[in-house]
Amino acid sequence: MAVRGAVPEVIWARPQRTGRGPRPAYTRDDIAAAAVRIADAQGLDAVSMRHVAAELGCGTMSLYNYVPRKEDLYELMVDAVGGEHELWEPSGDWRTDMRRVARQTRELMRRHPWLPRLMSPAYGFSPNALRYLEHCLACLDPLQERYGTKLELIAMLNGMVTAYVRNELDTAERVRALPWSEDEENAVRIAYLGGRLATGAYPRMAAAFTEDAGPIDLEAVFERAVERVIDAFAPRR
Amino acid sequence: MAVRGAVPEVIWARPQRTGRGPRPAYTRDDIAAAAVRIADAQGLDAVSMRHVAAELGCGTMSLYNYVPRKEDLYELMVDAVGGEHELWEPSGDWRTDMRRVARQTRELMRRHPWLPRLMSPAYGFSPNALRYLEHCLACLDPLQERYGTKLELIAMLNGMVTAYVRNELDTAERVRALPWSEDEENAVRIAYLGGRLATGAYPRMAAAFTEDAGPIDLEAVFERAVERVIDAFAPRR
DNA sequence: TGGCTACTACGTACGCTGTACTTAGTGAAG
DNA sequence: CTTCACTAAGTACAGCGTACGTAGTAGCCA
Repeated sequence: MAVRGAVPEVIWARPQRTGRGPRPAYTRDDIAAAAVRIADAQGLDAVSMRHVAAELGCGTMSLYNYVPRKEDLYELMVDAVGGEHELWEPSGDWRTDMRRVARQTRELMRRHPWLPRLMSPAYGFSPNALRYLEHCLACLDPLQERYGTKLELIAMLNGMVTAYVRNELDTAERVRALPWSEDEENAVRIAYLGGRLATGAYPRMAAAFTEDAGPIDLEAVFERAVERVIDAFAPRR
Repeated sequence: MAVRGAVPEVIWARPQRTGRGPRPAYTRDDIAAAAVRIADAQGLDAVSMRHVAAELGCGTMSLYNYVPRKEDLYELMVDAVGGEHELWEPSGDWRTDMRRVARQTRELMRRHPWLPRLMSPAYGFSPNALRYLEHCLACLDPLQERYGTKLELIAMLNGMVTAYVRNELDTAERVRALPWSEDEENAVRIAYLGGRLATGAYPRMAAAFTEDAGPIDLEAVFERAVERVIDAFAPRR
C-alpha cells in the first residue's frame, strides 16, 4: 500500500527511476509526447488520463506512477513544447533578437493552440523554461539595464504574445466541442453586433467598424505590437 | 418535447420572456449573480450547473431553460462583473483616463480572481463589454489616431493587465483544489529553483535572483507596465 | 368560456471525468 | 534466497454536462 503524502512536490525533483523493482515501461518524455499528440489533434479537453494512457497503450492508473496529479501532466506538456524553442547565438542587437523571440513564441503557440490556455507562472521553472529564460537574458546582454528590468521586458513581451495568440485562437479552440463551426459562430456574433451598433448607442464603436471596412492584417497588427513593447523599453529618439 | 436545434446563438439575442407559459422564476441576472457568488467564494471549478441551481434553489435541469450551455453561463458571469466597471466623464487627458481604466480593471479582477481565466474575445460584444469599450473610446477622443490604433491600444492595455493579474493570482487559484497552501507550493518551487540555479547552468538567471534580494514591489511593477503601454502609443519626448 | 399550445420545471439516466484504493507480479539489494 | 520497494493495472466512487421525457401552467384564439 503506497500512502501518497499530501506534500507539495515539484515533478522535476522526482527521480524518474529509483533502481528498485521493474524498469518503468515509459519515460516522462513518452508521456508528455503522447499528451501533446492528443492535445494537438483533438484539443486540450481530449487530454484525459484515460486517453493519454490509451495512447501509450497502458492502463489508466499506471499513469499515476509517473505523474502524481493531472496538473503535473499539464506541466510536462508545457515543458515538452518549450523544448521546441530553437535557441541561437545572440546577434548583438537585442531588438532583433527580441523580435525573433516573439515570432518564434507565436509560431510555437500556433503549432500548439492549447498552449496559451495552459501557460502559468507556476511552470516558469521547468527545465526548458529555464533554458529559454536564460537564452532571452543572454540576448538582452547588450541592453544596459538591471536584470529586474530585463525580466520585466521578457514578461511583457511574453504576456503580449500570449494574449495576442490567445485572442487569435480562442474561439477556434472553444468551438471544438460545439456542433457548429467557428465561422458560423462568428457570423452570428457579428450579426448581433451589427444590430447593437445600429441602435446608435455606441457611436464610436460604430465609427470604428465602418472605418475598417476591409479585412485587417493580423500579421501587421502583431508586428506593430511587438515593436511597441520593444520601444517601450528603449524608445527610438 | 423541445428539440434544441444545433444552431449557434448569442445568448443576448435570446428573449428573456416570450409571453407564453408560466412566468420564469428567475432572471438572467439572478443566475449570473448566483454563479458569481459561487465562483468568488469557492473558485471557478465549483461553478457547476448543479451548484448554481442549488444556490438558486431550483432543479439542475431548470437552468437549461435560461442558459442553453454551460459556456453561456460563463458569458453571463463575465458580463455581470463587467457591469461593475464604474464609468466616468472623460477628463480630457487620455493618459490619465487610461491609467484609471487599467487600475480599475485590475481591481475588478482581484475581486473576481476567476475572471482572467474566463476572459475571451468571444465575450467582447456582451452588453457591458460594449458599454465599457465605448467608454474607453470616449476617453481616447483627445488622442489623434485612427480608431484602429485606439482599439489596438485598448487591446494591448487590457491584455497586459489581464496577463499581469493572471500571473498574480494563478497559483492561488490553481492551488485551491490541492491539499496544501499556496505558500507551501511556492516554497517547494523556490527551493527547487535554488538548487537548479546553484548548478551554474543559468548564470544570468542566478545573477537576476541575487540582484533582487528584497521582496519586489508588485504595485510599482504594475504601474511601470501601464506607463510603458501608454508611452508605446504616445512616447514622451 | 374551453381548448390549444408554447412554455416552465425538473427527475432520470448516460457517458464521461479525476483519482483513491487494492491486488498481483517483478527484479535488484542484502 | 529471501525481502521488499517498486511497477502495473483493475475496480469503484463521486462528480460532471446534458439529452430526453413528463407534468403542469398560463396566455392566446375560437
